[in-house]
Amino acid sequence: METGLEILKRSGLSVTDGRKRILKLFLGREAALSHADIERNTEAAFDRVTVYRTLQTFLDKGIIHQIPTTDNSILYALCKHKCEEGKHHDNHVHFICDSCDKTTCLDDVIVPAVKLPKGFMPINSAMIVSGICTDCKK
Amino acid sequence: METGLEILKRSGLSVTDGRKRILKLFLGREAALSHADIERNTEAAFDRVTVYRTLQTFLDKGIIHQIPTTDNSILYALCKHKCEEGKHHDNHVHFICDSCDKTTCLDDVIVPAVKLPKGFMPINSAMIVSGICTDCKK
DNA sequence: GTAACTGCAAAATATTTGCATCCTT
DNA sequence: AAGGATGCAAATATTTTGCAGTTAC
Repeated sequence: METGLEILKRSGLSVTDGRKRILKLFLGREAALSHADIERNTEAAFDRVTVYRTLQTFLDKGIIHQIPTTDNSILYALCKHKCEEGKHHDNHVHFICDSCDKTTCLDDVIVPAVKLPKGFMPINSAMIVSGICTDCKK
Repeated sequence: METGLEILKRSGLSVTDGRKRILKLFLGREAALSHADIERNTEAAFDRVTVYRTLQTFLDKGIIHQIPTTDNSILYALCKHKCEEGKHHDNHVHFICDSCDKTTCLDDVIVPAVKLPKGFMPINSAMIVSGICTDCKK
């Protein structure tokens, strides 16, 4: 498994304490994180602004991707397959648990192709499934 | 085609000028609307607060549904098939045009089922396809 | 007439920007 | 040493809430 340090290096980013800590959060968790999750992280609270800027940098470098949700929030998750800058390959399904609210990247479930009406040319697809996750089903 | 008046009546809502105007916007447009689209509507600007409250009411009554997008915004679109309160049947694919930014409900394209890993129980699915729409392809 | 809806003001939240300071390389 | 990253303050933008006045039924 790639470490935070390795991710920063291969992305050509300076290795700073904050970035390492935020990556550690992502690496140590199955579920996707919200801005708030990161801001009030256990070790020491991050400055709001730093979180905004760090997430933006990670997005730009293809380290993380955004997951759209129907409620105002946006979630972030690591790109498992290396993404080029700007171009994401996060064509996997995301699962949101209605019970515990955790969002999981189902990296092995790829978004199926659909047949669109005449005239629509697809480029990217995203799929979000909600329901009950493994942990909550027990 | 159902009129705004009819929609309000069957939903048990008071028929007010603002609600009729907002419904008219939805009915007269193929694409989904953002909060901002509605706020600065052509006839006369709505009060911000009224838009928030009206959209919330429509959501509660199952008149409209939200469409998640990867950029911070949320879009709203009419539910074509009658939705019960709280329970939406908007299981169709949404299409976002990368060129003109319009979001269209592909009402006839239903979200395909996917096989999830053991333990995950799906309840709802959403799918967003981005690319080039009919209008922009010309 | 009563309950529901709206608009205004203001509070609470969230996001962005500028700049001085500190840390990486 | 130089450029990038961070923290603080403050400017913007977004969303929510309270309340008084208005409108629908």
